[in-house]
Amino acid sequence: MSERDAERSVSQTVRAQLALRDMILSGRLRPGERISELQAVDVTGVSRTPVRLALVRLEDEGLLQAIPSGGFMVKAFTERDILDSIELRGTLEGLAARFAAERGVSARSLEPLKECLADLDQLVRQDPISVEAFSAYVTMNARFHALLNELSASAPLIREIDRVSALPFASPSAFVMAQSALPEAHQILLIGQDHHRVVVDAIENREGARAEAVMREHSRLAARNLRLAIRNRTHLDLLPALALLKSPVE
Amino acid sequence: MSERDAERSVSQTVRAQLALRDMILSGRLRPGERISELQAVDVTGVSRTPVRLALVRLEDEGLLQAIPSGGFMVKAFTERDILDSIELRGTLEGLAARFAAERGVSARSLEPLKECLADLDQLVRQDPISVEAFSAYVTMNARFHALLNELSASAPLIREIDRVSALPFASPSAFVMAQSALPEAHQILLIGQDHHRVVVDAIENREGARAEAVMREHSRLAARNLRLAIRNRTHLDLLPALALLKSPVE
DNA sequence: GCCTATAGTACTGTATACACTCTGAACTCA
DNA sequence: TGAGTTCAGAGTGTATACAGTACTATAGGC
Repeated sequence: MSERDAERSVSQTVRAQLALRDMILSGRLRPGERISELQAVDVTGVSRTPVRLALVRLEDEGLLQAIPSGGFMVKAFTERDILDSIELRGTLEGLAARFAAERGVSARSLEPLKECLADLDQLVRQDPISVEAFSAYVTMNARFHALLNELSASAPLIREIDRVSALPFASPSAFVMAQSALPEAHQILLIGQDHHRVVVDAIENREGARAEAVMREHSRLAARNLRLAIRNRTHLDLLPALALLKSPVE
Repeated sequence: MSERDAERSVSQTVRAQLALRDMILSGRLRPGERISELQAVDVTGVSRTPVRLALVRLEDEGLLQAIPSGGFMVKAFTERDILDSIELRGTLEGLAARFAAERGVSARSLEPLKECLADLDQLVRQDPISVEAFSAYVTMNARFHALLNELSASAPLIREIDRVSALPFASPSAFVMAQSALPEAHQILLIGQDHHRVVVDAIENREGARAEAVMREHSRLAARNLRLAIRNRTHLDLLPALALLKSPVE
């Protein structure tokens, strides 16, 4: 499919949504700033109808906030909001792991997860870890978490996890790239990978409480990375999510 | 404000949303059935633009499902989906209670909760409990849960709890009315009220794990009520949420 | 000098028209 | 008889025009 076909096949609504999301995350639209529909029309080049739908979608994605008198503004988050969102994701992923462990999963459905685990092992084994390896880790890590959540076999739960993870600072890989600049990088990656290994083991042995606890703890690595990155002021440009902070750190 | 003014002050979008939601929950639109925009225009009496917005809102409320080729259909739920949604709500409310307990709340902010607790006590003390008392209990119970969640002081968490509770079968009061027809009614109510008492006590004493555990268990009363109501086939008309079940129980 | 009222402007809410796509059925050809 | 193709219909995606409302700035009065 050519690029022009691809452009044509995507609806105007989606195009507007992507453009606006990008503007928000890149910080071109500041937290608290109102987004006028006409302004959005100018920026995206599509008409008001799809722009409106895009704004509604971004609202329930959590990036925008409805103004009582009408219209939308860019949502502002506190550091606490971000940490809570991470804890929230950890809690939900913990529930997913517990469901998988308690209800039991077939050896067959555990296979892709174990393969993913092995791939991650290979990446983590490098020392020092190249930037490309970090990038590959982000992809693989997302895959691991997705597979894990699916093992819960619970559509409502998966739906909520996806929703929470859609926030740019709450996804499992949100701070991995920022972490790449830290001296503790390798160690943190090894710990995270051990969590992965433990949760698979717990699910296999139907240890629900253990599976849940380790996934909760796993998410707290992200919180730790966030704090380290902010404190060290390292590679803040790798963290577009921080553009949403009420009082910017830079 | 007169009724006509009230009708005028509500936007067409909201009116369409209410009308469509009512049709879904009352079972006039069956699970899996496609909702055409023009059909919705006929039913609601508003034009396509607000109808579309209403459909999008109902989709992310979880009542509708997008069809890949365009448009929406009524979502179908399994009994497992419903039970998982209840467990999900319990987990989130548990997290809220833990946050409140660990972070500490002022005696002042605990007051409204204790008043609510006392009001509920008075309702539960009756034996037998009148239908009016059951109805009052539903209102008071919703208030108690709302106050409790607010104590977490976590906007992202409250947002998700509200979202999950918006599903008609996942709200804290979803099955209370159905329960009113059961012989075990009074006993279940007493147990639930004891949970309320325990969680307040746990928060006051900053016992995070205890607060979390009791709220999780609390939600399982709803699951128990659901199973009882379905098994006994009692007052299924009081449970509009069951219209969303894939294979209806009646 | 400050507060209030009014007019203008900008923006959202809604309706509708048009274009394109997808689906289903009927007809034709092998 | 079956499969493929074409045509009709319905339905969604998009653009735009119009109406109503909220905000702002300016001018006048206290």
